[in-house]
Amino acid sequence: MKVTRKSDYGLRALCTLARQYNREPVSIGQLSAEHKIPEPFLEKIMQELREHGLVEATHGRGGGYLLKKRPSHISLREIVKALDGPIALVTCLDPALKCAIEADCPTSSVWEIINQKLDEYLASLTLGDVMTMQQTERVKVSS
Amino acid sequence: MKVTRKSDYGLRALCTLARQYNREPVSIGQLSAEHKIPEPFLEKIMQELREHGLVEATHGRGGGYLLKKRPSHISLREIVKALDGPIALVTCLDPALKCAIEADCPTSSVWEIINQKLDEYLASLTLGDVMTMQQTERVKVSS
DNA sequence: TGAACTCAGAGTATTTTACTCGGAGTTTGG
DNA sequence: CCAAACTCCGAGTAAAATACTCTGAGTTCA
Repeated sequence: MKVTRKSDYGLRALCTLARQYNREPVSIGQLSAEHKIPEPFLEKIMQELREHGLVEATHGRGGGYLLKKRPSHISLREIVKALDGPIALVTCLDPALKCAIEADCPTSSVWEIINQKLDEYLASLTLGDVMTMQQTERVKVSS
Repeated sequence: MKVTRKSDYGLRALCTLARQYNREPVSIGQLSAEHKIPEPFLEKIMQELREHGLVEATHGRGGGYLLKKRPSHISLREIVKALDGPIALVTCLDPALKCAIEADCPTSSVWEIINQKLDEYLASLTLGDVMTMQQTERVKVSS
């Protein structure tokens, strides 16, 4: 019942890109330094995010990554799905359709429902929301 | 973002025990046969469920497991927590308190909120609910 | 041209999950 | 009272997923 580090790291990096939205591209080096993420690992992560159309990269000197959409148009669901694959709480649900273990599986219905709830909830939260949460958190701490 | 097989298997077994509530104890052999779960593995699972007070065992010939509480008093949260440990979507949340990576972590708030939502939702569903879902599912299929 | 970037694919290390094994203790029917 | 049918407990192993690394190549720009 865990989100992988990939999603965790990925979200952190995307937060920085959200802050820099409509500004200069941000390089892997900068991102990994800011969030203390191993560089080559983050490189992979950013590549996957690009392949899924969440960010775009500019090559060469001065290059780096930029968000491809507005922060409020990028849902956590997209991010997690891009990095961890489709959300499937139980292995049985993954190739979808029918349970491979039991014909009349007593549990598939519940897992399915929970899975859907989670999916919906992740879809309802955006990078924009994450940013504002961080803001209010900061206010709370400093006050 | 997965529930382990332990929780999956465990829930299946508990369904059988719920059906047999207030009847004869059910042995590992029966349970593993019904749900096609490897016997020694299920044994471990049942032990953990017992240690967490969800089932009780009677020893010796004719022995086996019984639910310790009414099905409607056993939440999915308890079950998953017993078998997969406390629900912590992100590793950072596990030892709780502060993020080990960043002081001013931009993402901890969201994960925490999602985590809590999931936790609440699992707490709201009981073994009893699972049983009735299975019933209605069966009706749907046969009609 | 070379420094600062990303790209792509293969490879490795670590951790977690899934599962096994062996021996000991308990209960009950014959 | 003994053997069969159970659970208990602790340690151990196999397989799969995760978390990373490495290398060499292509791109852009000062």
